[in-house]
Formats: sequence, structure tokens, C-alpha cells
Amino acid sequence: MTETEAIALFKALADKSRLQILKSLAQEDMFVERLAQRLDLTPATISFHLKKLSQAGAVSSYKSQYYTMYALNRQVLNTGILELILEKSDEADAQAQRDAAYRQKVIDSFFEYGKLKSIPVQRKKERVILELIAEKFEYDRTYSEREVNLIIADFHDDFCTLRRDMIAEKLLDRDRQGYWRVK
Amino acid sequence: MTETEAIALFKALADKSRLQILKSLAQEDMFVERLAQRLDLTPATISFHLKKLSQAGAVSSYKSQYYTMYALNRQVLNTGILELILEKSDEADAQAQRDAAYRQKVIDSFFEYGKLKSIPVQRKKERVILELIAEKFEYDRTYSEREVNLIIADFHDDFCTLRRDMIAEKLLDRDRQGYWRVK
DNA sequence: GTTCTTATTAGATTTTTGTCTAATTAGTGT
DNA sequence: ACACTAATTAGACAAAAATCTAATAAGAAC
Repeated sequence: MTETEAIALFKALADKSRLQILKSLAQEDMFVERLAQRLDLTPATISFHLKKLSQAGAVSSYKSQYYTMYALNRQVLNTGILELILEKSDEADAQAQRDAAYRQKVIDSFFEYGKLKSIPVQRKKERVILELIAEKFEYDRTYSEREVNLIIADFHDDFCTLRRDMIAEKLLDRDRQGYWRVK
Repeated sequence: MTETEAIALFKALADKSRLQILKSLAQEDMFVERLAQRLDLTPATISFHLKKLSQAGAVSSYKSQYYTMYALNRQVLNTGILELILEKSDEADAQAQRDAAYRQKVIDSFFEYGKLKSIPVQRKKERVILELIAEKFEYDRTYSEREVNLIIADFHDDFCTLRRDMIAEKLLDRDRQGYWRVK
């Protein structure tokens, strides 16, 4: 389960009406109007809540003659809270660490005294370098070509190649007015 | 944990920033400003979130020199979701407690050595007594009038009054065949 | 006690959410 | 095909929540 899904689930559970719905469903499957009676809310409101619960994976529904019956998804609700919180965290963290380590390695090997010794040939490595340069540009601001060249030239003489590659990598974009950093 | 508390907990977990806080705290205890840096939010905002997490019981804090360190409450977060959902509603719970206390009071004041000292005059109080007597009868079974009298006589000599009132209160019902306990 | 530094609170603003009524859609039984 | 009932969607509105800035409080360190 991804973080977004976990949030959706917790959001779905974080409401009094929805908790009551779940409690009712824990006893037996039910359809909208019956729940509306029980909770003293309109069917429209119940529908709204069931949609959220359903999107969050907490309930599912099946048709039975006239009615749309709703039922608890017990497998999902059997999860522990900590599990849910930590799930993605380890992986994301490990990945972030690997990324950071890799970046550092690349940067270390191509920089010396704040200057680029050469432009990496491997695309993945060049990308790391280009991202680093991109950080010298502010968001929400337009730069003239001359300004761009000056900033990039701080890293390496061949600012033409670097500028072109930054655009290719969608770190910078341009129109007739000038250049800007892409978010 | 009461229903309100459960809702507060789910609410606390139902926010991206707060989940990130919890993930960070899962790695190590932290103080406000550090979290603010990590999540790129103001300390004020982090404080706001920590307050909610704390009120929900998800984290706790301790002072360490300059800092207020925050830590996960792992016992609380170890709970399963289903468990939490199935908590009784506060109101039901409070009402049940009041009922139980009232019943006990009435029972204590009218019983002595397992016998009824007298039959309550107030209908509400008599009802409590009659319910107690009703429990001596099994469901789904028919009793002869003689059997009914014997059971009731265990409580009080005036089994006629009690039998009649139990029927009036719809705890017992009868036809030509005999008496039975109403569900 | 005064001065730093961190933490919390207050007030303002924008976004999200729960609920309703009314309108629409979908599905059953005749 | 038609009438009926259940379910969903749309639009409106009020209440709640997340976030910021600025002000205040609370704790160490000197």
C-alpha cells in the first residue's frame, strides 16, 4: 500500500458517520437506505461516505435484487496501524539513501575545486551534474541567455553544451522572452 | 479507547504532513525545528501537528536541554484498525454504564438474601426487577402456569401480581398452551 | 537577571470536507 | 415499454482544518 492510499484510508476512517457505517457493516451487510435510517442521515450523504470508504478500500459492494449491498473489507481493516505508517518509509528511505550516495559519488568524481573537470558521457551521470547546476537558478523567474551562460560558465567553459542538455533534460525551458527553471 | 479517541487518532493519521512526521520519528526522536527543516514547513506548523498527534496519543514528548524531543508511542500505534473501529460508541457506552448503575441500585434496595423485600411501586423500578426475574426463563421454550409460578415464587410470594406485570411489560407472553419468554 | 534559542499560541487566509435538497441515473417487476 | 424504487451525482453552504506570519512564552546558559 502506498502512502497516498494509506492517507486515503485514514481519512476515510477519521469521521464519525463513517465509523458508524463501518460498525453497522461489521454486524451485517447493508444497503444505503437502511444505513440512512440507522444513522439518521440522507441517502445522498450515506452514498457520499460509502464512496470514500470504497475508494479507500475499506468496503466493497455487490448487487442483490433491488439493493446495492455494502460489506466490510476485513482483510484491509485487519492491518495494524504501525505497519501502515512504516510500510513505505523504509523503502523510500533506503532508496533516498542510495540515491544520495550515488549522487555524491558522481559529484565527487567530476568536480574539483568547485569546477567541472569534464562533462560526463553517461546520461545518468550527466543528469546528476545538470541537476546540481539547475539549483543555481531560482524558480518563477526569467533569465536572459547571457545570464544563463554566466551561471553555467561558473562550472565549465562549454556552457553551450550544458545549456542545451539542461533543456533536453527539462531542467530549463525557454521561449522568446528567455529561460526559466522547470519545477 | 473510546470512539471519540479513535476518531481523533484516525484524524491525526489522516494528513500527509503528520504521516511524514511519524515516519521521521520512527527513525529517531526529534525536535520541532529539525522536523520543520525536513518537511520544509514552519516550526509553527510542525508544532500544530505535533499537538494533534500528541492529543491523539500517537506521540509523546520529553525535554532534553534546549529541545523538546518528540517520540512515537509505539504501544498505541500497534493497535489494529478493526479493533479500533469496533469500539463501542461513547454514548452507548456512557448510557450503558448509567443503566447498569441504576439497575444495581434498584436491585440492591429491593433484594435481600436473594428475595424481594417488596414489589416496587414505581413502574421504572418494577421493570428492572421484572427483567431480572425474566432471566430465569429460557427462550424458545413453553412453560406451564405451574412452572411459571414456581420460578417467580422464588423471588416473592405474590407470584400472581408479578406474573401479570411481566405479561403487561411484554417480558412473557401466553396462549392456551402456556407461557414463554419474549425476546 | 538578562539574553539566547526553541516552542507554542493567536489571528488571518485558503482549502477541504460533511451535509442537505433537487435532479439524474440505473435496475426490477409488471 | 412503463412505473417504481434505490442509488448516485450536482450544486450550494457552513463548518473544520492546514498553513503562514507575527507575537508571546518557556527554558538554558552565562
